[in-house]
Parts: sequence; C-alpha cells; structure tokens
Amino acid sequence: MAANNSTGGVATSEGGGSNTGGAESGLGGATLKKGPWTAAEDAILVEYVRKHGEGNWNAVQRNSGLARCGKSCRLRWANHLRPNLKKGAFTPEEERLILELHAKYGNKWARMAAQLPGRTDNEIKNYWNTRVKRRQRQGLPLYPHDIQPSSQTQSPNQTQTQTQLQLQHQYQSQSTPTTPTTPTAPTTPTTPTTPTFHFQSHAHHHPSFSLSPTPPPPPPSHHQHQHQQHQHHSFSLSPSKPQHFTTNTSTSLPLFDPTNNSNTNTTPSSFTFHRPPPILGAPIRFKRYRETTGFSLPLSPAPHTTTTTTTTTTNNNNMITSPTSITPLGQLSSTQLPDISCFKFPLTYSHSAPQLISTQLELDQMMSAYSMKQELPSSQLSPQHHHPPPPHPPPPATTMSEITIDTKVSAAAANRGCGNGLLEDLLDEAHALAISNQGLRTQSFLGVKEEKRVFDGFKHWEGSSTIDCSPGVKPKEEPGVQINTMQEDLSKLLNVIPSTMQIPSDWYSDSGEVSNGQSSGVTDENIGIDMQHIASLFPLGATTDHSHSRTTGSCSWDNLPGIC
DNA sequence: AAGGGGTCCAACCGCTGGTCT
DNA sequence: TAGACCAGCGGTTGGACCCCT
Repeated sequence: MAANNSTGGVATSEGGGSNTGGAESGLGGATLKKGPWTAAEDAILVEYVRKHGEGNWNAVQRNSGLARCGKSCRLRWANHLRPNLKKGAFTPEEERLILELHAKYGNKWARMAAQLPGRTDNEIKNYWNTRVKRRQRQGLPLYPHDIQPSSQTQSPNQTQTQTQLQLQHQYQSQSTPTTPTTPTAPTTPTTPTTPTFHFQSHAHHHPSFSLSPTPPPPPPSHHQHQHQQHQHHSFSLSPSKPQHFTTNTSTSLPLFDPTNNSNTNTTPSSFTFHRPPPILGAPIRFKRYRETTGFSLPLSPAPHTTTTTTTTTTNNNNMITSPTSITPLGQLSSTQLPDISCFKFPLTYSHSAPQLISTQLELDQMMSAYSMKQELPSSQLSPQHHHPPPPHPPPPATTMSEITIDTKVSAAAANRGCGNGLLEDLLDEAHALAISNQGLRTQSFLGVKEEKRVFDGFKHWEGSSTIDCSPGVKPKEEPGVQINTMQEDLSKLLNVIPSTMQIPSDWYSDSGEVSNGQSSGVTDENIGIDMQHIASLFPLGATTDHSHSRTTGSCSWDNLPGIC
C-alpha cells in the first residue's frame, strides 16, 4: 500500500500547523501523540485489546500508557488492527455491492461496512469518494443503470451525486447520443432535491444483499467466492444474459426510471444513460497498480503460501488458525519473497485464552523487528512495496472500432479482475464509443451482437484476468483460504520481520529507510518509551539469544516455542 | 527531468446519540 | 432532568505515489 507512507515526515513536526501528523496535544496534562502510528504503538494497542477487549478506548490511554486519545485508538483498531480485516483493492463483487448499498443507504459508511465483511467504513468511504470524483470528472453517472439510488437516506453528498445523476439523465434524455457535446463538470446544486428513487437489485448477484426480498444470505465467507464462480459480473453491457430484477424496494414515484426514459428502448438490459462522447478526448487511465495487500503491518495474507489450516475455530468472531506448513523461503518466487506474511507465527489468539509472549526469544524477535522498523509508521512496514507491473498495453489508438471497444473492455475486465473498479467506466466508454460509432442506428445502446461480443470479451478476460494482473499485484483471496485470521493478524503485529529473513544492514539505519527504498520520514520520538511499554507488557524470559532471530533461513516460525 | 493532476489512504476533527450519574 | 462521558459516524485533510505531459 503505497499510500501507507502518507503523512510520513509530518509525524515529528511538532506544532507544524497541521492538525494531522505528529502534533501532540495535551489532554489533561497528558501529551497525546498524533499522526501515523508506529508498530510499537500498534503492538501496545493490540496487546491492550487482547487483554481487555474492545471498548473503553479512553482507558487505553490511561492504562497502557499509549499516548493516543481513545478515539485514535478506536480508529486504529477498527481500521487496521482489528482481526479479519480484509485489505487490498475491492473485488468487483464488493464494488458492485458498494454501489448497491450506497444506492440504498447513502453515505452511511458504517452501515455499508457492516455488509462488507472485513471492510471498514473508512475504506468504503475513501473508495466512494474517489469514485465520485472520478465519475464527476468524466461526466459519468455514479450508478449503473440497474442501480437506482434510494431517496430514503440521502445525505448531502449523496444528494449532490444523485442530483448529478438526475441532471445527467435529464440531459441524456434531451440530447441525442451523437451530439458531441463536451461534458462539462456537472453542476452541483446546493439545494437538495427531494426526488424519490427506487432501487433495483439483481437478486442473483448478491444473494447476501439484504435489500432484496430473498432468502437469508449465506455466510459472508462463502459469499464472495460464490459470486466469483456463479455470478456474472453485473454491468451494463449484459443484455445477453437475463436480468432478474427484484421488486422495487421503494416504489413511490420513481423520478427517473430507466424504463421510463424518453428512450423507449431502454430496458433493464440496455443502457439507460447516454453519455455524450467526451470520452475519447479524456481517455480513462488505468488505475495504477498498487500493492493491494494494504495491511498496515507488513503481513497481509499470502495466497501463494502452502499454509494449510488445520484447526479453525471461532471465538468472538475471530478465526483462529494454526498453520501447519510454511513455504520455505527458497521456494518462494522473487515476488513472494518480500511478502513476509508467508511466515506464520504459531500462536493462537483468543480472548478467552489470551497468550503472552512468554519467552525471551519471542520478545527478542519482536524487539528485533521493532528495532529495525520502530521508527516507521506501522503502515510503512510492508516490505513488498512498489513492484510496478508492466503497464497494460494501451488500447490501440485506432478509430472507434469494435476492436477498440473490445480492447478497452478486455482491459477493463482485466483491471476489474484486479479490483480496480474502472470496469464500469470503461464499459461506459465502450458504450459511448459504440454509440458514437453506430450513431442512431442502434439508438442508445449497443446492438445485441456487439454487446454480446463485448460481454464475451469481458468474460474472456475475466477468466484470464488473474494472470494478466498478476505482476506486482497480489491476487485476491484464494478460494477456501481464510485470510486475516486473528492468528495471522497477530503474527503481523508481532513479526514485523521474520526471523528467517536476512536483515539488510541498512534496515537498522536511523534514517528510517526500509528495503523498499521508501523513506518513512517519520521518526518516533517516543519510541524509547514505546519500547519500554512493550517490554513492560511482556514478561521476559530468563535467557537471551539474539543469534536466533536473525539467522538466515535456519529458523522457521514452526520451530519457535509455542505460545500458550 | 520536472511539474501537475489524479489517486489512494491514514488519520484527524466535529458532531451525534446513547449511557451513566 | 441535566450534565458528563463515551463510542461511533461522517466529513475532511494532507502527504505519498503514480502517470502523463
């Protein structure tokens, strides 16, 4: 997660003027730290939560000595340290679900997050805001044609976006598709409109989606994968498959219903928005590839590992797994090597049966890790940054041919496979291209043949997208792989650097540089205190053997003393 | 190579609602 | 009942990174 380096360099700027980053604020005499969290702070917080459970966040600061306000602790825990967090780019299914949820709930991020297991409201919010900005700039509607926002929960932001949508529909209904009108930035009326929308949901797309009057959803863990396997990705270019709409959850006076569009050909299986073609003038850029592991600590799950889960129990919604095998370093590809999430720390985590780091070796490893990276914000600890994959070959700069469309759609599909979420944008473009190419002949939508071609192309790329997007991008969750278990999360926290990794000498430098070359620019002036806190948290063993922790490839986590 | 724009995301702030005293 | 406290939510900010020009 490249952006994890954000706010680096600010953390130590005391009184730098910015409210964020490094400033320290007094609260009742205590000095509260702001800015990026360090791994040491994370460890303290995790340990505290492990001992005392969630809640009572203000007590964290009081009892743990963590110089963070309760709110900050809660946020850190909720967004980064909490078990079972799913990091990385949103899957197409998740993106689709976000659309649907936003259509229903508006900017109720927490509510949306509740239906997206492993996702935080902050993530969703960021995603949505980015999407809003992007689509505003591109003059695209926020929602696919088959998702109509509900008026039930309109926040100001949503009001704005819905108003845009409405205006766009109005515009679309008044203009012909071939009108080469330059898309101006959508106006955002300040007076909220009070339209009544209705929502259409593809029940078969998201059986877990509570909107539709369908049977109760399957467990979330099943949900996503099943979607990947059984569900056509829902997007606008899908007339070749039947679209099953549930009944409208809000039936009163839909302000703009695709089926009521002035374009009488609009059906649920056809385009309902007709975007003027600025599209080519401002081609959509592929999102840059980013490391999608994203966990603030360097240990997101490694799908490539051969780790198997032998025991999986649920305790307070925390999955507890015990890895039984670990891919040796030598078997890892070069791209896997930096992913130290391959290393499983053989401890279990349970609120009911908390464990302590009980040996000096464990503590030493922990401290070694921190000593290497203690001055980094924990979010920067991932050693697997920045392996930019070769960019997608740009779409051939040819005329607006079907090939172009297919290329774009295919690329979109490939990108979609990476969870970049531009598929709809690209499909919109493809659609607009088709419109501009075919003019009124096809009225406002691709002919069935073309659409099927596009869709087939999409499906083709969908199937191969995992290969296409693989360089530098960690694949999504592997089916059946339970990620983000508590155990893994704890291992993430407690094993910033695996003992089996040769530690480059420069990791110890005070510059905060890590192997990925990124400069944290962040120093934790309180790191000494933090480490004392950590040390105070964990009882020390009697002996110390520092040679254990940094030998090369000779020490597997499996060989470590068990915890508990 | 440098600058600008876009994107991402962590973390802040202010506000709100619930609970407790 | 009022005030204090707390947890949570949504909006916003700001820095790093990436791509394009």
